[in-house]
Amino acid sequence: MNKGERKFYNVFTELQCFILANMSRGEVNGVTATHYNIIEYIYRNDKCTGKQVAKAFNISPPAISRQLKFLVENNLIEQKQSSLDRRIFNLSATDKGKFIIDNSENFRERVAKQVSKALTRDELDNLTSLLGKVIGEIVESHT
Amino acid sequence: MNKGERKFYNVFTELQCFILANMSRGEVNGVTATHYNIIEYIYRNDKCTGKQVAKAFNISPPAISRQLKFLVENNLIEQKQSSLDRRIFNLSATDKGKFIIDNSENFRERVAKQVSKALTRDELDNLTSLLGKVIGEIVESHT
DNA sequence: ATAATTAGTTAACTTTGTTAAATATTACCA
DNA sequence: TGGTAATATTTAACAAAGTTAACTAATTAT
Repeated sequence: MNKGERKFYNVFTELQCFILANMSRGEVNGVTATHYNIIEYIYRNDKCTGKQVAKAFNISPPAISRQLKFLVENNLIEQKQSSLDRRIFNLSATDKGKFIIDNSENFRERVAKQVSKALTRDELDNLTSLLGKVIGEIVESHT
Repeated sequence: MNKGERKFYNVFTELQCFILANMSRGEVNGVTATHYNIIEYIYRNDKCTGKQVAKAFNISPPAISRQLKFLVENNLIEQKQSSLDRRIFNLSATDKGKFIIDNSENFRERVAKQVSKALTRDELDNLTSLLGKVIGEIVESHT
């Protein structure tokens, strides 16, 4: 690794640690990160099925089944059996579920705001574009 | 959020997803990410104690105790009772443990290399500096 | 010398993932 | 039309890794 790579490597490690530390097993609004992500998915994909959720999160149907059970019991999502195909249960976020998602967007928006406070507008655009290139390159080489 | 912030927000989400997806519960060299991190810590902090490891990873002593047991049984680390204070066990990485860490550095180096391939030298320095500012700002506001 | 503290372990429990098997429904075809 | 195959979901049994509470052994302090 040359000097530039080494510097990036170190910064990237910091970023990675920061992200992991802030997404670890903890809960906000009485909901874990996993719960949150499932609710968000269902919110964004109204009337989706358990199968779809399992695929989206790359976890097994039984694991999703238990999570959905929890979310229904806690009034965060609703399950409604499809009349067209009674094997299928269409999922929707409840008002309570939607509120948590909407509310939590604020955190991420705050982060974006903080970032824009730390950088000039040009720097921010620059960073976004650079990260975009980086992500494109990495994701591409991993698939 | 203004337009620049929105763009950054989206890129950051991608980055977050990428990092999480590539650090999820999987194993490399027969060792999970948690095992890996503990071995690495012990490698970098030779003769450290279980207590120190627990503190470093912010998990409870019993949890560390079980992990250390596994790592010793799999010949990845060694525990040697201190002669100065027999409550204490000094930890060291075995050759096997060290090999795994050294070897895995390669992955991160490859990522750094890929990044440097996707960007010009100037862009890379630019990105590193921008990310550094960003991380500094965020970490500061969270502590 | 005895009481308090410290490092580490054991036991019991929780969460969240897994695979295998069961259930119910739908699709296909001879 | 009826029987077989496929699909969506759930249940059951298990594993990994975290937790707290209680325990042991060693050290420190009064």
